[in-house]
Amino acid sequence: MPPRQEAVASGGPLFSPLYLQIKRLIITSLQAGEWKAGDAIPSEQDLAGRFGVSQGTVRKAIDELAAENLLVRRQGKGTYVATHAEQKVQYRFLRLMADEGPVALERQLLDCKRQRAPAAIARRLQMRAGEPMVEVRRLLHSKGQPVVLDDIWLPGDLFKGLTTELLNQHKGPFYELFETEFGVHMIRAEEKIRAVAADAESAALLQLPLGAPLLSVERLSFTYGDKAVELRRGLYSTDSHFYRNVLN
Amino acid sequence: MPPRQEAVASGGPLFSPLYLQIKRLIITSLQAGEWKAGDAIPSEQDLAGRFGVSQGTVRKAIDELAAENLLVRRQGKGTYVATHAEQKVQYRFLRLMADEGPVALERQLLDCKRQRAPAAIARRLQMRAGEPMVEVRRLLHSKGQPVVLDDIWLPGDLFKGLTTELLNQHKGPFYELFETEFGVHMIRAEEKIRAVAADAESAALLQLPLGAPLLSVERLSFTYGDKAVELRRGLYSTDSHFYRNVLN
DNA sequence: AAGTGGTCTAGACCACTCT
DNA sequence: GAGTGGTCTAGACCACTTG
Repeated sequence: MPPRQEAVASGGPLFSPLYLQIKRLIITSLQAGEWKAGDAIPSEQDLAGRFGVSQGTVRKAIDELAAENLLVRRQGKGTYVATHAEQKVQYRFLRLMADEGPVALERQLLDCKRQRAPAAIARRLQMRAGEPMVEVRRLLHSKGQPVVLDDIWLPGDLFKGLTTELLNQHKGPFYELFETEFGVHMIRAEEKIRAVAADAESAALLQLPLGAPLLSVERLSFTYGDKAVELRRGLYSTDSHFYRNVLN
Repeated sequence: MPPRQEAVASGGPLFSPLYLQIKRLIITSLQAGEWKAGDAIPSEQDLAGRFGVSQGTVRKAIDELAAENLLVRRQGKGTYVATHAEQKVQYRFLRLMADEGPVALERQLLDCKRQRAPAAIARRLQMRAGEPMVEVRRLLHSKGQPVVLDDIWLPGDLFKGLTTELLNQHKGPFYELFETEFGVHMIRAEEKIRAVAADAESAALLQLPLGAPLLSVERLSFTYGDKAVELRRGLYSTDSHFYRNVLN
């Protein structure tokens, strides 16, 4: 006897299948931190019992969450909360490729300071101008050559203890640190890509001539519930690297 | 009594579930042109009967094909072969967005001529240098301003009757024409994106100063069976437009 | 051997489209 | 009302991992 469709307020969605409701409940648990990044969630049988539905229904919910990269299935072991910390998928959101050979990037932190939110930045993050933020600037090097200049803006209230020291002593990707230290999980992002000419500062840092063409990659990252929590602008030198995209 | 796993040659895949075998069979039918772009394929029940499996197994095969945009499901109506001709998804592979308002593009054909394949182009398309090809050049305009300069290379043997007249009298996207006139169906593409400086010719055509930064989008398009059938290099002016990408 | 995810089936019923 | 895809169930068995 499965839970049946409840009456809905007029104007709302007319029909929501059970598995989507289960999916919602799982996302809510993820959002609440009931299972942390890298943890195994309960087995499909357990969840089916907890929610009072069949295993097949839980399975379909998890299928969608796995397709969206919120969960990772491992046959014979269990289902795990996706993380940016795994060796296999480091830099999950970075689409940069090298013309030859693999990309091995070293990080160089330039700056990390607390700032008041400029209006343009605040708007994209659904914040008010003047609210406290953290701005991080850094370089990524490949084989000793600077390739990416990043300018990262984060809401100050979510990243209270973020300091230069913390960033420097951490080895993996920023997004791993954000998960472990601040419980902020980046699950989705949108990028706007343009070609721009290098200004004096960018040119100097990337060791390119003034006016050299650069890829400008503006990334807005979201956590659970479609909440924007990071605005990042990267300038990519594309002499020996490129941005790779796959279309279906 | 479902068909069971057959013995496999050593070194081959050790296990291929039924639904993947069904998926293969459906792709084969698509490739053979048994169902044309826009057509409905047989119902799940029909296919289940034809292949001697349950509806659920056919369903899972179709699920994957729909996720890969090879098929489109329409509840209550049937399952259809995806096409580039539909109004709703015109320019399926074009990630260009306008800063404000929707993108409405007009096409201007510059050139269409038969050429021998240059070595660099031939290699990407798994052809030999000197083989016959068609080169098409065109501009896309938005509100009267040139925005995209495309240089398109196609294998000559697949596009025998492709002429300037045919391209000019056709109204929709090129990929629609390729489907209806040549039976070539683009199902997937890979793009390499760089920032470059406009050379004299590009600058003139896009009405920009010499050396203006442009987005260089090199697209390799594939048809069924991972066969590369188009190499396209687009130069995008990103003053009032941008390339949009979504990361999961 | 036990536990997990993965496959497959058969059947019932629901939501949607068209006639 | 007939036909299609969409949901849900219950049960059996397979593939994989770990103790």
